[in-house]
Amino acid sequence: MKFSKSLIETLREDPKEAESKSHRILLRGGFVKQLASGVHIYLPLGWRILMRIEKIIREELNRIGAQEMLMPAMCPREVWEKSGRWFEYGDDMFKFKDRKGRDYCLCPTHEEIITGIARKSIRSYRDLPQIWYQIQTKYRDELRPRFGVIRSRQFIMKDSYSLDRDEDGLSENFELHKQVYIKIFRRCGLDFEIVDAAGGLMGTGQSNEFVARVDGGEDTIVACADCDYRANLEAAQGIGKTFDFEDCPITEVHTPGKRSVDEVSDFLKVGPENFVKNMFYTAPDKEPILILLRGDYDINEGVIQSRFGFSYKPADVETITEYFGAEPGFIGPVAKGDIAIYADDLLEGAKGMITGANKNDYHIKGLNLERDVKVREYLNVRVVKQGDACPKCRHELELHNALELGHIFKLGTRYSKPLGATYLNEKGEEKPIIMGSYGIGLERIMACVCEQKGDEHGAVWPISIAPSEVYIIVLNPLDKGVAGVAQEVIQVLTNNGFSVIIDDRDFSAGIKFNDSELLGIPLRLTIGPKGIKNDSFDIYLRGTKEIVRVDKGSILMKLQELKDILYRRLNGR
RNA sequence: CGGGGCGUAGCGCAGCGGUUUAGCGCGCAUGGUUCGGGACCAUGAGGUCGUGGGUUCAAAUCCCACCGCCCCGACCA
Repeated sequence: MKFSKSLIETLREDPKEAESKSHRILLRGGFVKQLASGVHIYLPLGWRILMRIEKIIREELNRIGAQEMLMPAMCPREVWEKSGRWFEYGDDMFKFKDRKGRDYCLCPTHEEIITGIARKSIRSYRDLPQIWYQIQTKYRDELRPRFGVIRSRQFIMKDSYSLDRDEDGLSENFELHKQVYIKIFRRCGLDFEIVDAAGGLMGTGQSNEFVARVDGGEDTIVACADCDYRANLEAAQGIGKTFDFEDCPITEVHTPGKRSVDEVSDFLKVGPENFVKNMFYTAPDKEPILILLRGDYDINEGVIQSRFGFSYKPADVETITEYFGAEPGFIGPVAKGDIAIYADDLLEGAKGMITGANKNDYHIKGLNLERDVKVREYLNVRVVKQGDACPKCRHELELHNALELGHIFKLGTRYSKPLGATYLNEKGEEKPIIMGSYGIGLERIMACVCEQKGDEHGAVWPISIAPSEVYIIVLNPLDKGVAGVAQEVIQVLTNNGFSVIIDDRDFSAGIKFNDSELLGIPLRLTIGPKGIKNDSFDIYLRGTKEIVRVDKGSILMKLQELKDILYRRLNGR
């Protein structure tokens, strides 16, 4: 591939919209271009990377007998209504009408469609197990796309689905996918780890996330400083400290205009751990619930939604005022036994607490949960914070920024039951198919490599996914002698299976060297008058910045050797 | 949706207390000199100043509305 004839556009300056490292590298190297917020064009070089990632994924999945197929990106509403996700997904789903006025969506994922196929095609236990997958574009109308391709509204995902007759089969397929994912990410040259995760909208069974610790991530993971406990923030369980405040009768305190825990805590000179926060959630057609949480913690809405339902949202000001006779900031649980009250388990047995008085501009002191509040149930609804103790070993937990690369879920019967995907077992009984779903974001692999391997000069692609293996700089390409040698060497390399980018542009050397760094091709060969004269050619390794000198006759052998070494480095980790 | 920032040539930016040819650097085109880490000279092409409305003799510049993009937050398989 000749640079001079290709759609490769490197940018000399950082595009102003790019803040994160991966975004900057991908834009500057001309790998991607932004069309709209969260919508990207994959230019030839970026697309080559994605195609190579696809190939690795295919190879590994085919190896475990997964069958590739392609499902449509658009889907009628009814399919999504049966699972309840037409509403659960809400505005995150792109929805539109066809000319007849029928509702459609652009699929954010494909559990419903897969389950529909299973329903029609799987009859007997003899048809199971199955693994089906596709590599296809997904659409999600994210509230805030960011970090370039990392959180975008249209992205390419490999999604696979396992169908089994029982939990054991599911566990096997789940484990199989875990192993396959490890291989895939290793082959792509990534450093990653596996953490416990919350299923969220997908379902509530076991789920694991594959994450990479990078600054430009949108995920937070919790890791124990001492043992192997790893979880993402939504799933993490931490052990919080408990405090023993003095038990005393309830008294009112005047707290004019002080609503938030911070404000009241400042005003009364009492730490936030002495407060009980009141979070009121409502859902259409369901009873409202009041969640009590200690003042020094945040609520984990994922728990609310998975425990009580996705339709639960924080109540608005009017609703709160109506139920409590006070404005948000002053509401409290006392004498509110008619409302369903749930409390975070850190509050069990808490006394001497401060909370709202259900009277504007007043709080109460001396709240004793056991004595004063009808708590229906204590549960862990708080988000872990730095310094909480590890649930496994009690050492300190740390929070890290991370990027989610893949996610594997045990769905169980979450979709097969509502959509009626069943099979007949040996006894002729009708049973729901036990399902799993497994996703990988392709662009995220590409972006993550930039985050982890890229440097101040640009991208550093692992040889396995690089848009090309060798970058050939031809210096003084209009010189007949140079052009001749270049032609000869290129011929030899391409005949021997190398993919090369030939920088044949009639530019000064610096531009070409700098572009070669920016594009991050793992091996670089320089062909110029000097090298030809001395029969000494430079081969440069982008990753390690080593330079190897060889004579013309050894170029092919040396490059083959270096290529092997680079592949071995990738696999031998 | 809340807070902040930005929209002027392909890219990065200046001009913005009103004045008629809207600039600079890079890139692009042509010719020439160069040629192992972002060369030089000359000539040239390229602009609905985000959109709409208003104020004014006169608007990139002042006012209003809208749109788009980025960042922080809320949210997020």
